[in-house]
Amino acid sequence: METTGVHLWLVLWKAYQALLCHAERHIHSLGLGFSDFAVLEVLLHKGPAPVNTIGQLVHLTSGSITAAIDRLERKSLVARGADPSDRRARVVHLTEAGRALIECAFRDHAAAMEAATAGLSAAERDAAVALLKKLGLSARER
Amino acid sequence: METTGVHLWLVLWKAYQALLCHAERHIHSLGLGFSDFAVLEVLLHKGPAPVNTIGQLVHLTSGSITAAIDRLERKSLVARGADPSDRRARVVHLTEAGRALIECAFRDHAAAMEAATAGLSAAERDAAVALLKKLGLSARER
DNA sequence: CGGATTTGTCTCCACGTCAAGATAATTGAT
DNA sequence: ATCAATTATCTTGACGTGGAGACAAATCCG
Repeated sequence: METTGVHLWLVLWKAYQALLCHAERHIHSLGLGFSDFAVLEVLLHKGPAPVNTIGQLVHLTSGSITAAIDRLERKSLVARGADPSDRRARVVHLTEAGRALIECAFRDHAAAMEAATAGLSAAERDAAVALLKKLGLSARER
Repeated sequence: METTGVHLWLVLWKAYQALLCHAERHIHSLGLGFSDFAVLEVLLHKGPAPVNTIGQLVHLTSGSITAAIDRLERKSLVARGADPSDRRARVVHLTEAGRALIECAFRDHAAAMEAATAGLSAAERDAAVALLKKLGLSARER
């Protein structure tokens, strides 16, 4: 079954789109964009962090991450604070409302992803994860 | 190895990003956007088609596909013609320049994707394709 | 110490995208 | 035959994103 690189790429792209569609639909129903959700998720699991650190984690440029934090701050889901050790830096942290929202949203999100990936057995998932990790890492190296 | 749905989703996302990065870098070096490349690729492999048919194939809404065709037409890579059987429809076809560009670009693109996926053996690719197809299809069904 | 470089953030602008609505042509139903 | 619904495309307005550049603070080095 001569699988070409493009073919693999195409299939990967389609699978990604299919799952993304699930994720986005769910996230949109909360009045959030995909990036904003990712930012909140980072803050939930890694704790408060300076603006650009978050930007790197969720793959946003400085301009984009500023806009994202602005949106979230306008909705009172996060707040910017001063960094005692670096007066340039602005440390972003979740507000009470933000924490409540993302905790709930992440639980739902996990459930949605569970359902979306239910087409694969446990063993198949493990195999897929192993292959995708290998593929992702090797691609990133070049 | 209890692989959760979110975990699989995350790994898939990263692998996708890694390959996308390769693809985009290459495509950008031709002065094209990702969508524009996809449009040209469809025209090359499926032949002339009406605007919205192309839009569906590359997952663009009517507004986006119009803008994409406008861009490509401005660069004289495609041209809009009349559909003899339906006066509403505008049939898009490649120009000589467009055909030359996409034929060359697609060859390069295939090579780039080949290199990007070289981390996996032939057998691993086959396995990955099978799993991703299954995952993509089952996710799409829900 | 003092000047050059780096780092962190923000502003401004251009671009691609989408959703909703407008227009025109086609198809379907009575 | 005619009116309604559908189809194909385009337009408009809003939004998210990236890139370039501005500015201040921190760091490095002679």
